[in-house]
Amino acid sequence: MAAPRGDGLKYERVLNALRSRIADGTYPPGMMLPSQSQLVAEFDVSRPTVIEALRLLRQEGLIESQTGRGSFVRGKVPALNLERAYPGQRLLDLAESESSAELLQAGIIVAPVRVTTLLELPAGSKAFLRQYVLSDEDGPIELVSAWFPIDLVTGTKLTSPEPMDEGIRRHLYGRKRLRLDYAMERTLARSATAEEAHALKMPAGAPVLNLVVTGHDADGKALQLVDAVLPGDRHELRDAYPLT
Amino acid sequence: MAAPRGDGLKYERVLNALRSRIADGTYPPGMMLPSQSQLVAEFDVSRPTVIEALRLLRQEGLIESQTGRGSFVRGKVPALNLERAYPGQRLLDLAESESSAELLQAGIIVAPVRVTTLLELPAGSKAFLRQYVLSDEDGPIELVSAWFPIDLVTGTKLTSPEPMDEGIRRHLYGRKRLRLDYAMERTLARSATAEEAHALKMPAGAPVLNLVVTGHDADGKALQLVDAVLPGDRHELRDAYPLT
DNA sequence: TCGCCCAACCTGTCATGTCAAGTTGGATTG
DNA sequence: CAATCCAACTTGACATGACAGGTTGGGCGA
Repeated sequence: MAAPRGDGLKYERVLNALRSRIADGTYPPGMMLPSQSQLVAEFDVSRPTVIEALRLLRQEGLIESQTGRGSFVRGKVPALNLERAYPGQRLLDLAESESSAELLQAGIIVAPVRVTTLLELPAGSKAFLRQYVLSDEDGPIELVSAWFPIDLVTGTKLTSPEPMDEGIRRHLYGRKRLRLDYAMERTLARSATAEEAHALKMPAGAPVLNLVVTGHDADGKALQLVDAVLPGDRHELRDAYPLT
Repeated sequence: MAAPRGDGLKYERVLNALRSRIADGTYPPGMMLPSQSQLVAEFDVSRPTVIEALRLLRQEGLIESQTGRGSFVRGKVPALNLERAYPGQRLLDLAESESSAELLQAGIIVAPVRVTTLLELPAGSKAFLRQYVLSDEDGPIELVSAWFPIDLVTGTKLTSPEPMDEGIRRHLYGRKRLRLDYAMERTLARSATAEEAHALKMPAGAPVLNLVVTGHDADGKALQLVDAVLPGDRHELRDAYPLT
């Protein structure tokens, strides 16, 4: 069921109302929430609907519940601005036509050792490369190389020199019923190669962030590799998480 | 309702059976689970009971479900290669005496702009710095600078030139009842400064990964900043996560 | 005044049933 | 061969109802 955002679903309406009351101090820490029966009456919904809203509040750490006793607001409200970063997923999902991508090349060439290793291809073998530059108003900001085993791209639009109008991941699913399950990222700092420096209009040897991401299916097989080169002076990766 | 352990509740019986089948390979990664209707028939329970068991499997990351499509076993879970990285937490928790740390300096000095900005101190003000180098058998691998507002370290062992025998976070809680709630990380690539190059025994200007981490309390206040400089040719940050 | 009992409340679990919306694959048509 | 349609499947959401077990506080008796 495709739900509208926010309050589309009844349990979300209850959830958001309770969240707001906790956040604004209407329900201060330690206070018992209205009982499930009271919430049923107040929101004119069924008890399982209220139970689902309360379960999500517990999951968010905002309240705690105890059979026979009630639900209570917890002492500390987690910082709402915590957001983990998924730069690899962003690369795997990039839709070229929705970005500033300028395609540099698309074709089958002998892949570097790192690519064949990570894609579990024989050393020295060829792979399919789709390479482009992303830019902003100040110039090139990212050089992206997407690598695939050759058999994976036959019958897809990836072989075309036209910009992709949808994300690669979505395209691979639509044409080949291939599903990526997880991503593995590797981040390192090194000097730009001459070719990279040229493509990114930066001094040769300048430091770059290099993100190498592999997209894997549920069996662990690497289906796709994306290599992003980011000028060091124009990029900073951000991440945030609760401490345990 | 106080439930017996394990299989006392009906949804737990379903949950544990499905967990076992996933763990022993009966349901390998990528395989679609029996539908909810099929599980209802197999376990002779109601559909909401099956739904609860599946919800818990999703919460554990073992399966993924999609309306209209089915529930599927996820790739290699739990696996070491599917583990999110917390390099900032590692830095905030570093116990010097349990690592290869060689303390370079500990004292109050005028802090760089970036430090005062992130610690919300007046520009040009002093802060407490504790700086050391980590090494392996091949030489220095990491230069770590831990910065604190001065009032935060008074009355702690941080002011001592002796190695800390416990993590800084634990120490701050023990002495000052200060609790770090979350971390924010910033990762960038740049060239090593002359000082850093010297401390890390690397060529001046060589590329480095620079991790800047702030530890915040529950109110969002930055209590501590750790700046780690990692030679680019000796470090690669790893991360992995399910794709959504 | 204290201890016990019990009613009244609470949350958790489970069932049956219905409706909504998404996905898939086969059939059909152009 | 590609596009469209639709039946049959799937999961998600919501309702009503019932029962189990925990907690609490008031009333009563010793």
